[in-house]
Amino acid sequence: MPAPKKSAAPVTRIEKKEATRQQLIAATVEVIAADGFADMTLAKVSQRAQVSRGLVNFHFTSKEQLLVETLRQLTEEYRSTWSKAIAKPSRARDKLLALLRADFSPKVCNRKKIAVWYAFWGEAKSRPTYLDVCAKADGAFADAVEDLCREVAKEGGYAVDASLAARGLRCMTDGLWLELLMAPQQFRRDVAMRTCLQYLAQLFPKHFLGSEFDHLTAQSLEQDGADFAEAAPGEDRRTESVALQGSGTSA
Amino acid sequence: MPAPKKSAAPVTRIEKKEATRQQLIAATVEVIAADGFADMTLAKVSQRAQVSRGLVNFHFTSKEQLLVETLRQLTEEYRSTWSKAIAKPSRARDKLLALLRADFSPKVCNRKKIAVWYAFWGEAKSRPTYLDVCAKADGAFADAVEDLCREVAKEGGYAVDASLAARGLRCMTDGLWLELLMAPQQFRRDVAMRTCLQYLAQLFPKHFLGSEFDHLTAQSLEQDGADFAEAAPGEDRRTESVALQGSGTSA
DNA sequence: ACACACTGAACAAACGTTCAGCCAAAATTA
DNA sequence: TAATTTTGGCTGAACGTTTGTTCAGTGTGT
Repeated sequence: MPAPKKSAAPVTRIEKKEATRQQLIAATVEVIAADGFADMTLAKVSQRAQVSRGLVNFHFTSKEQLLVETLRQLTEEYRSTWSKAIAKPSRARDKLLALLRADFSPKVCNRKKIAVWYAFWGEAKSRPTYLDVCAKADGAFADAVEDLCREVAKEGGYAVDASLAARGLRCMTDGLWLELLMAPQQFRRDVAMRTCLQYLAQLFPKHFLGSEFDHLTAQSLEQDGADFAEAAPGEDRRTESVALQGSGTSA
Repeated sequence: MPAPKKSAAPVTRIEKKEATRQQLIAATVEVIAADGFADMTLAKVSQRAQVSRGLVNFHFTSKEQLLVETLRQLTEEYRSTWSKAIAKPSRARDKLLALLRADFSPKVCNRKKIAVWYAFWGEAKSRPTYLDVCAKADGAFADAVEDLCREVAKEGGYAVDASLAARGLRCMTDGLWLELLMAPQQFRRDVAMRTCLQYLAQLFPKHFLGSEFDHLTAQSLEQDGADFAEAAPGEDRRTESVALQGSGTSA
């Protein structure tokens, strides 16, 4: 019986090369999160990736290029997460819910990755390349949210400015990310979710008010999300607060 | 006639010392906004402040200390801006409006300063000192917003979770700042204001829906805010979009 | 005459980048 | 298949530059 192709164990030379490349990008994220953008050095990256110092300039032509590729990977991961999330449900309302759930899922919304996001955003003004990379992704995301808001508004006959509503929702999630970054000990995933839901419930009461949200809107305090503030050792945590799982058919 | 004491022209040695200190902090903000956190060097700061290289280590013991003092100054400026803004009006509703107007005023909400904010936030995870400085300021601000929301809710008998509502509003403004940073050409001050107002209008309709907001809620497109996206040469722009001036007694 | 904000040359450390050499994997030949 | 050559990912020492920091000296306000 031949050994099954494990993605973790590259065989060919091209696979190995791509694996090291990814390793370097992962190490870059790690270093920026740990030491900040200013103290991120190629020495630290190569050390954390367990490769020689000169390898970074072999895979990427320069430090700047490594950073650009890291940002590109970050945006791509985010894009694929939300686009997969809204692909499953059929109703616009459920897509919006899935979008929020994805936005606060530990895979994307953990303190390590958010620190890296903010580091890049802080540098974006002085490095237009970062702006370009983000602009395209942000534009697609904004359009998706707006389309969903428009559809829900149309469905329920709400007199709501979809553009304004979508902008509000997007900004709210960005701000909640900041809260996880700056006040991790008091951040709770379900509170973040509830903050967005109360907004949606006011915009589209028929769609976002109901018994299925009782456990989010009524339930006041139940410490279960604080431990998500820090990224787990190794990789991100996959488990999620029970309050966020499923589509809400518990009651 | 003796020359009047101009704050810009220090006379005594102690005043001069404080003036150069402020000059260095201002130059630091300038450099971070222009070159980013990673490329901010003491050589650039001293050059922009038109002083010798070694002076930074004379006024501040180290580069790190200069950065901490710069962040402290930034938070203090922000704190004084919003606390002054809510001091004038008597009604909680008007305080909330003034708070928003202050939050989007060009003095505080311009791309240069916001870039610096995000640069610091991006570094906050790796430098706990930054977290401490921000935490106190953020806490006071959060309390103020929550108190105002609670008062309005009580006044109007709304069944609104003040904590949740306040958190939503704060996150929304933070997200809108990010929009100015990342998509400056399409950012408009009045749209930002309107985004928050529609949120407040849904939470507290009796307080934030009326003829006085018509020019904000109805008026669709009128390009007048895009030029605020970039900070003006010299210092910040003081002029404001007409849509944001006054308390809204136009109609 | 003293105090002290300020200068600018000098220093060691750390940075990004380069490159000649190495060796296992792939391609070629026998 | 076995032996040989070629390829290319990778190493790590070395280089020149830039960094934050120090400090003896300067000149002006007190």
